[in-house]
Amino acid sequence: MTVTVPDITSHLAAHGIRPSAQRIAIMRYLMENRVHPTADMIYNDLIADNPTLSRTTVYNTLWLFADNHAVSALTIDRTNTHFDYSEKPHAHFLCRCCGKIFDVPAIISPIVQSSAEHAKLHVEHMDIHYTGLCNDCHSIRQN
Amino acid sequence: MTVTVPDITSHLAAHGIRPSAQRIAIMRYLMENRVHPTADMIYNDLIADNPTLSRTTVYNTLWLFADNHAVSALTIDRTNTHFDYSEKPHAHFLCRCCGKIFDVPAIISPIVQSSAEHAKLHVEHMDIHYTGLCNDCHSIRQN
DNA sequence: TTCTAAATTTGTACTCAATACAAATAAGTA
DNA sequence: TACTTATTTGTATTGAGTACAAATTTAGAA
Repeated sequence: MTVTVPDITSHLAAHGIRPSAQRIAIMRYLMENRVHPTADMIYNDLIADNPTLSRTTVYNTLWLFADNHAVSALTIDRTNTHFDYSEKPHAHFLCRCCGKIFDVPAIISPIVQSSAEHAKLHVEHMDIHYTGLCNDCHSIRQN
Repeated sequence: MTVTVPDITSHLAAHGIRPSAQRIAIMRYLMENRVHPTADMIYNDLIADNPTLSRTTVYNTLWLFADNHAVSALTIDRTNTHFDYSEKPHAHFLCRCCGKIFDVPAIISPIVQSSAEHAKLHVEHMDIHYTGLCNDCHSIRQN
């Protein structure tokens, strides 16, 4: 899947983020690789074509994106933050065996949200996380 | 809130965990302090009365509890794992300002779960995480 | 175009939650 | 008792993520 530079810069602009070579490269990576990568995965894949790229820039940029809601940061995995570019809201499934993260189409129930609002909590964001075994790992283990 | 030793040992036994002085102390802490503590908080509070307690024991014990579903491990906060003893399933709210975690009574919608099962994902556990501002932080910031 | 200030990136040093691991201790069993 | 297993401890280490100041790039004015 290929994304054009105008696609990227307009998405950045829509979230008030000015473009730069690094930001475009990182956002392109997120748009083209829907595998919920970590900062380190992104750094390691981009360093080949961007030899002066710094790890700090990758971290800074990802949090700039996340703070401006241009991507979302997933805390489903205890040891690494994963980043997710996606148009529609959805839930995530983490396989406890292989560690892969899968998207799950989600119809968010308003029941839970209203109970949070009832407790005077001002909800800005909601995440639904599943854990278990993906189909491949389940087949291997036969359990 | 005070919990008796038989309360603790029977809860451990119900999850196949043999009692020890350290395990009882840590489980007691979780039962009596429903503040979603981190391993470090537990260690720092228990070390006063248990001067030979080791950090490693706290980590090992908490994961022993979590692996046997005697408590649950929360990944809502990116930097620390929080632990939660609770009888009923519920969602969690993390305040992005003060960092406190609040319980939210949850009626889990079966709609989302079925979409995960449809994707042949074998769900074992589900978490609902909210982020936003708690009432106190919201009042201070007036936004 | 050139100058200047602001924004962005870079690299190094560092923090700190969490883990690995082997020695020490405690508990169960014959 | 002696022997075996389970548990705990302390030290050393890992590794994701951050702090920070220097270097570089960009934007806008003159």
